[in-house]
Amino acid sequence: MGIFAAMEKMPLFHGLDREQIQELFRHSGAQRRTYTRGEMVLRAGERTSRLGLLLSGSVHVIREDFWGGRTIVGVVEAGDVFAESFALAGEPLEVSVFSPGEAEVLFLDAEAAGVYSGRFTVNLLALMAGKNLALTRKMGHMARKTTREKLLSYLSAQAIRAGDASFDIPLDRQQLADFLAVDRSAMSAALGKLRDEGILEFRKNHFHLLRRHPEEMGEEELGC
Amino acid sequence: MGIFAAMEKMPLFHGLDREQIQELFRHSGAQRRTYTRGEMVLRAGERTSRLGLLLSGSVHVIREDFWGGRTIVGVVEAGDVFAESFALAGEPLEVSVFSPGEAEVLFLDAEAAGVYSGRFTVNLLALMAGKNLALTRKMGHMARKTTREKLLSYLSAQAIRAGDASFDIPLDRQQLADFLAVDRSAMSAALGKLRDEGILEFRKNHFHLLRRHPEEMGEEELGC
DNA sequence: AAAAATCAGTTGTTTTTCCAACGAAAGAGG
DNA sequence: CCTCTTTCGTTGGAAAAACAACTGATTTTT
Repeated sequence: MGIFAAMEKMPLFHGLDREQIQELFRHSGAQRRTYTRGEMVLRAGERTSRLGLLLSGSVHVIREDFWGGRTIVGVVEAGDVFAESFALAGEPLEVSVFSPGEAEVLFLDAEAAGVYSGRFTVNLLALMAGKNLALTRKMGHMARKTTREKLLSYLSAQAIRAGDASFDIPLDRQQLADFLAVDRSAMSAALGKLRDEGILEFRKNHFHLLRRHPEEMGEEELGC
Repeated sequence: MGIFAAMEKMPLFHGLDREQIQELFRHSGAQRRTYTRGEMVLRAGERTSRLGLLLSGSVHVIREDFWGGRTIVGVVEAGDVFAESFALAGEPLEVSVFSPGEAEVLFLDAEAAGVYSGRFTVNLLALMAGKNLALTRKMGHMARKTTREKLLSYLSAQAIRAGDASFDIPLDRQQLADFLAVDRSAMSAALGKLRDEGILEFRKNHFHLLRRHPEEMGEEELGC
């Protein structure tokens, strides 16, 4: 039973020892299942009150549109939680979860687990809060209309986070383009232009924002 | 003390009676404060372990970029909760909260409150899960590159939600354009084109998706 | 009922992005 | 040292979006 050792390190079980985790499982209808290549873990439209915890392997979260087209909206790695928002909001699943290979999933009822461990609930809250923040941040960047503005929004946020006009970013160009949902080459051009205009310096993943040009960003007036 | 009547109806306090709410406040360091026109409720960079519950009035959530430009990222109405993600994730605030008029805010420590009422925590989880879902859905639409694809993504999701190819949407054109972060007139043109191509029918806020043209959407292959 | 305001569609122009292809630079491995 | 590969910047043409301005229709106000 090596899985408990791994679990103690998962954010979801922070502060809980092996004993408490086992106790939790016993009382919260925890269920373990393995999946093989091509199996569906959860289907869109179903309702579930249990969240999924991926113990090993990886699964894909996919969304199907009105005409049957499929898109991968996320890849879940070992240790990650999935379907928790649907379970907790009590909404039917809007995505399906698909196992492209071998995978091992633990399902557990959040509410029941919470009753047995306040700590678990707090961990879950923190986890969801983190996801929420990431989504909100990304949204702030993506909501801008031009590639240039998306870049400035992203880089500005990174600078503020770093507390320094000089900072590194954890994404290469292609990943950044994907993250902002823009074309890589267009983004590259926009970066070059920003550099030419003296707003920005960069080399590889290191960026430096310059303090000039305060009139650059879209400063929406706050109607007092 | 008419505020308790209103609170009993807030999602955050569902299932709790007046007694329990008062009990909760007594033990969770609840603090009430009023703000006047122009006051800052919370400042970016601060840390807080308490979430804000707006009792009356409205406040603006604003984000400041590297150069000092400000953008309104959200308007909080009475009954809404704010700053909860930062409080629960333990991250410093990335936004400021500003009171454009009279407002009354109740601050409360989620963790402490949770200890006194498991129900409160479950409500909070449901609330955050709902926000999360809304964000994820919106992201799915905004991540598409063209206005046409954003529209199809949004409308497809609405049709699936309604369980019917015929459905109403709760937004007018300008609101929809803002929601998808596109230009209204360009969106209008895209809608017209979709209608001409027989993919879509609509009148006012009523839409009808047609089953043909399965090759329309961006069907990304799932590399099984 | 008339006037005003709001909303949605259209058009024309400018700007920006997308796409595909190319080439230079940097890195990995033999 | 050389080749193979990946990454990144650049370019040019086609497509799309942004923007501004206008019209007609509908709704609200007076």
